[in-house]
Amino acid sequence: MVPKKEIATHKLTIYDVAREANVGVGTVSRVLNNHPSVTPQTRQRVLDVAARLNYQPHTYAQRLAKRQSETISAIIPFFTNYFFIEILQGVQDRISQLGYDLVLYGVNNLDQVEGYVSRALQRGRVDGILLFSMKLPEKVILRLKETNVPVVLVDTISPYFDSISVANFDGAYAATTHLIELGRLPVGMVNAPLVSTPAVERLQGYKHALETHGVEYSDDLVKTGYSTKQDGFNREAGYEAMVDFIKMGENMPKAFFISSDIQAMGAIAALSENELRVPDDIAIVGFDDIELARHLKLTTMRQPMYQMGILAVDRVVTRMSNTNLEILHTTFSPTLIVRESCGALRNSDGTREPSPRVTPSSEGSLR
Amino acid sequence: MVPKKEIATHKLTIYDVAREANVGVGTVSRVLNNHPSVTPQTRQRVLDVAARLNYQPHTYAQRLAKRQSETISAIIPFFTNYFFIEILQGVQDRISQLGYDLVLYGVNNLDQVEGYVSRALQRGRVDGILLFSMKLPEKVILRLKETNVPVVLVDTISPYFDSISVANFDGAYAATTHLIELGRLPVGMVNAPLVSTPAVERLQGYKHALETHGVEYSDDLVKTGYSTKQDGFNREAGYEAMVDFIKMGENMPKAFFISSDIQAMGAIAALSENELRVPDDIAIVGFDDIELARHLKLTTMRQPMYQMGILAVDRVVTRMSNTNLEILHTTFSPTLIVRESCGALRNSDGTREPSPRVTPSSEGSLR
DNA sequence: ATGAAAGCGCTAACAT
DNA sequence: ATGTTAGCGCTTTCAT
Repeated sequence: MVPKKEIATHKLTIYDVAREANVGVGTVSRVLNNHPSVTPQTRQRVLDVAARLNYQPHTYAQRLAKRQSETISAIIPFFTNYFFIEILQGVQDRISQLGYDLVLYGVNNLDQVEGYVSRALQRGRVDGILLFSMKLPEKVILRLKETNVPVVLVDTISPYFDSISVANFDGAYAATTHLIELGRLPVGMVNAPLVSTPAVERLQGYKHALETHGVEYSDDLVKTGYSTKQDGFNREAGYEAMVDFIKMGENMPKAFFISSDIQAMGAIAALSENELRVPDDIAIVGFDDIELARHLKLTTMRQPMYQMGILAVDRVVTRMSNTNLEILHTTFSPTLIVRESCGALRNSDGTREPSPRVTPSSEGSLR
Repeated sequence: MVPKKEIATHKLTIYDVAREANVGVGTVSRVLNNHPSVTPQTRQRVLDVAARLNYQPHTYAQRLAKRQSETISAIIPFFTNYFFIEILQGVQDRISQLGYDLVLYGVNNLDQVEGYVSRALQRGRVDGILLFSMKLPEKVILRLKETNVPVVLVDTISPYFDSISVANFDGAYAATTHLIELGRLPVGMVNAPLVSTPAVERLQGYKHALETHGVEYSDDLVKTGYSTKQDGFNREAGYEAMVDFIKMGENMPKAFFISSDIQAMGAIAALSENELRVPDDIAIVGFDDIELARHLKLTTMRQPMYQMGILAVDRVVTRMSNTNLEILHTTFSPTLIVRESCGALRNSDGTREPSPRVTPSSEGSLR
């Protein structure tokens, strides 16, 4: 019998494969699902037939019968925030590696969250949910909780769910300390409004650094912009805050810890419009290490975004198989990446002034 | 009978609703699918019961029975390219509006494309595929073609599929013309290697502009970087190309059309490292209008990315219901956005030098 | 180890 | 207009 290669016609089911291989559908299913109790011979025969017929299981029939969706959905703020996009890469890569599907819900407006959560929660639709950095309405939390679908939070924290985040306090502390040790006093801070946890924690870390090093704190050392989108972590807000600082004239701080790279970008723009040079006149350390930071030669606290994405997926997958795990909060320590904006580098060939506590930069090591 | 609110327990099917409402499952299904032939009274009764029981249809059972997936997948280059991210926003928004699911496949490496295509092509998995800007191996094209799943290409073109793209030739022509009319001669071009269609077309547009305006062309007016990731549309490549130009010394062009904003960013960095000021010494016009362009005050050719995303979705959806449509190529005309890098603006308050053919900038009008 | 049969939860064709 | 029933294509007992 000449094994003729069939064209992948429309409806080719497990029954066709079974008939062609002279076995029952059960066996075919077992083979396809790597069930142990199939003899190597039949297994091979079935596999051959399946290949010859170019058989493909129907995704949704499988999902229905198995009662699991093999998909994870990510609900992520989408107002072009590079920070999330980089995490998303890790998420996507890992999800694919594991053979799951990623269904993406992009939130442009907080009102959308509830709708997306409802959708994700629809019977059987997803096996797990990744929720990025959003303060959830109580109502939503309740729904999430009662449905029992695994949820992991990224870049936020809540007592009810697993979370992956970064040690904001430590990061702010390290950044500020770096500036202090460089002798760039006084060091101010550009922060986001205290509506988000990261903003609060970073402020505390900043203050603690001042305290520890015997530097006096004063309220006009910290400013926030007015633009509130993205919780104030946006370029305009950074610009606005720096403009305010510049109005202080002589009394303006000589260095700044800025709570996100994107705000730092705005701040630097404000500085340069006022003929203030970075790092000559003003030293700056940012937070996040988005790709842009490299372009701007910005010294910053790196959040391992890609890794965070990977981990978030791993965690949600773990929770899928083990219900009733303890709630786990994973925290990454940000790393100080020294580039030019802080003035620690003597010159562009990379020579660095001696400076304790500085973790060496390691460009591009993540990917 | 007291209508007691049930907790959404695990398995609540259409049968439960039917029983509780004293109708058959068919009727329930009809109600849920807005089938006309149901009396308003029964409809209401069913709806009430469904609501009280907090019934949710099982996604995959529906998809299996209906034989359609209500999902669209997007296969998109994922090496942090802001251009695609902005299109993706349009895609995501529209897909959600239409009640579909977006499953995202991010390609970091061209080798992954085939795997993702196979996955998307799996029986029943998706109703349509959006393919972003990738030169597809012949083999992949064939598979896509024979399965008959609607495909639309974004930012590339192929005779076999619908596509959404931008008039590269026209854009390059307009950008170059703008520079010529500003009198910034000679005007050079930073291009990407001619492996991608956009690079080829933009070069042609550039040359045509020179020709039309009686400016002589010469090969050393156009350079390309060495970094090849993202087909050469990356920051490093822009930097490298500009470094090469700078080596020309006095003979270096006084203005550049640069084939993407991200390259322009690198080019500007190279310039500033060499004490060359933009736009005072060198005028620049980019291409794309990614969010960054605004930050850089870059004059550029805007591609309506968000709109392109919307349109791509609409097209693929249209094709789902109407098989055998003619293949359609939709082309957007890019718009010149005048900011500061071309030197056309006299001062920062927005006063503009008279300059024909300039479409007025309209920041942020898209969203 | 394998086949037969009973679901999985829904839709749609067919009666009435 | 509505109830009944036969699929949709697969997995998973339950026999053997």
